Amino acid sequence: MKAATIKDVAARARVSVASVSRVLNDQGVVGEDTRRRVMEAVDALSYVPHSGARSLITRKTDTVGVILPDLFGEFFSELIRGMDLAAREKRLHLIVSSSHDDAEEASFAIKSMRGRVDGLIILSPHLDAAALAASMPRSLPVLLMNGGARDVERSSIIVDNHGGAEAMTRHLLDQGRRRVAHVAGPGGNLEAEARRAGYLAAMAGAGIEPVVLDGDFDQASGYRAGAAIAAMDIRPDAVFAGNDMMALGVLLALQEAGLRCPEDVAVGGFDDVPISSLVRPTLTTMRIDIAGTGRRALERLVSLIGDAGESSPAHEIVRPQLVVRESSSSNSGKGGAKAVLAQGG
Amino acid sequence: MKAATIKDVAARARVSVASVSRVLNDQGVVGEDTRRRVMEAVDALSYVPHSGARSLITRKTDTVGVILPDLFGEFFSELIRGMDLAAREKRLHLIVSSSHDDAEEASFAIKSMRGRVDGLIILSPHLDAAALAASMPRSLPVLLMNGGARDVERSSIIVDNHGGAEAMTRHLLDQGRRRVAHVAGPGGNLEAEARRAGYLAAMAGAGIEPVVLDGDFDQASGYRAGAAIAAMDIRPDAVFAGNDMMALGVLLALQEAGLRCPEDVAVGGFDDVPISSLVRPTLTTMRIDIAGTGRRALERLVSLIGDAGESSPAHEIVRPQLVVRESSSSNSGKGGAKAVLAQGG
DNA sequence: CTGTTAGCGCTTTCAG
DNA sequence: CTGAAAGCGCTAACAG
Repeated sequence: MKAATIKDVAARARVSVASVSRVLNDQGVVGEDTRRRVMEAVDALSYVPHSGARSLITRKTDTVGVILPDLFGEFFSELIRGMDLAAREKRLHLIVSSSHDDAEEASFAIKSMRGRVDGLIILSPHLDAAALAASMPRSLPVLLMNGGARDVERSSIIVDNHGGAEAMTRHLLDQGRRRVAHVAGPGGNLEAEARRAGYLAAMAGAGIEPVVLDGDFDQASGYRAGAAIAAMDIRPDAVFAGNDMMALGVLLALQEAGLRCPEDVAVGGFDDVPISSLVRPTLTTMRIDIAGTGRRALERLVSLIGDAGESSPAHEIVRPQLVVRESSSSNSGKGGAKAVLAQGG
Repeated sequence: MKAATIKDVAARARVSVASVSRVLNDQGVVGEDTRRRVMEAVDALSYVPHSGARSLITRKTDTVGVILPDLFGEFFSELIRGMDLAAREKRLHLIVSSSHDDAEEASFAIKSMRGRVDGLIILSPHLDAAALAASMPRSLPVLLMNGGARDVERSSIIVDNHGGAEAMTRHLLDQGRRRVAHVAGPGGNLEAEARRAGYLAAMAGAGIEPVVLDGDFDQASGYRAGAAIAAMDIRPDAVFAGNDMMALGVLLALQEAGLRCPEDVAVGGFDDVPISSLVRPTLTTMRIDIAGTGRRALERLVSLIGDAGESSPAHEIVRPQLVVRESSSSNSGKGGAKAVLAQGG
């Protein structure tokens, strides 16, 4: 027993399918009697319109796709949450697709979205703009959140990773720290590279020799880096981790090694994921309003879909904001903790 | 300039649309020459089949929908991650829809999925089974992850919340704690209620007066409860929070109040979200393999979709497992921390 | 105000 | 081996 179609409804209501369609989308004018009969039939059959069929002719799916590199960790879930919130307000569906590390997989995913979505938000920090552009029909509205999208013929929202990293590094230096180490994100990741470059620039500006350890944005790699740092002959007195999850790992490793933070080693992260204000010491970081950025991305995509054709692509820049918490502040007393809790809780 | 259709390809290749279709799905037999011509046309036009149109006739969308109450916190993001992983392996798309607190919204969301998905995973701890059943055509495969779905005519995966809560409460009692308080989840949430009931059962079993504080599964409510507990005349010496996020809040509030955990107050949570092994003290909890459960849910849905008709609905039960960490262990020394780190990092 | 009639882009008999 | 034609369920002119 299959689901009822518009024909079944029409038959039962003894009207034409056109009338049913009209009632359901209240379009045109419909007689009082017709309308009633249709409604009766609709819920007698508990009819629900087939959105696939509808979108074939209306040429809209009321769905947007999100292509993510990964779904791990708080960053992406916050981002999706923001998008979902905005999507819900606009009565749009969200189709998510993740784990696209390489260009090949990503462009396959993009292709397979054709006919399913009205537009795409693409987040692929590993991909260069050229590879992306290749796999996308010009007709599909796309919003890029790709570190390297600055100069591409597509609208984008990009985080000022370089500037943020510089700011964090300078903050650490301003606290009187000299040997500021950096735990870098994965090679080939444009965001990671921008952050590393920002760090290097700030260190160069201060005339201090940089120290870079490898990481991959995961907590475990931060832990390893932290352990390595704790064991160094000339131990750094501050660490700027490429993101909060790694900063967390550093924090734990330091603690394990019997080092105090911030007294012995100050630590700074990047992103301001929710957990950052829930650990002790609370984590100094460069705040990105992650959910807000996700929401914004969806809203911009919607307007791209709206003016179907050609307003020239706009590139929006999100500037992360320094949030000083216990892990880097000289006077990390009770007050600091209180302030953070008020915000985190 | 619109995207190319199968007709355009056929025209350019000078064959019929039927042949194009055959080549693309390699079905039937196609002449070598035809195949080549089609392929050429396909990538000359960079043609991508319109999946919406295809699914109209094949009656499958290769997409599954996920209805969630919320997207906040680590629990749901882990769950989605697991589903996404499984979906990707099976080359399925995932369409997520959240923020369905009330039955009305949820059933609207369910309806609007018709024609978009081949099946649905529904997670709605607020909804009773009856309301759900009403809004679902029998023909749509559905997997319920709903605390109250035990007896409904649909397949389900449910967590043994009652048993888990009992186990945790008993664990706390076994540590020699007597005044074990419970921070409950939101009223009307079936999972929350089962956990509360499990707690009450265990306390009754031990012949100890229960103490229940209100919460809503958010970290902030845990914080408030923790503060309240710290201020009690006869202060509890253990707290079982209804989930990890609230347990975290309790931990922070206790710490704020100058109380030590576990020495003064032991704390236990529920879920084992990733963060639980990253806070200090590390959090004792009832572990659910969240991502694994999500994956399992998707896989079961797929098999439901597979045997289109009627294998009778199966109800799978996930039994949470006690994970003892620092927040409740009597000897919370260096060793404990190490063990946890090895696992968390 | 309502019904008839084309399709949307694709797959799939059924003939050739 | 290939093409013509009939729809999948729905909407949108266009007549009545």
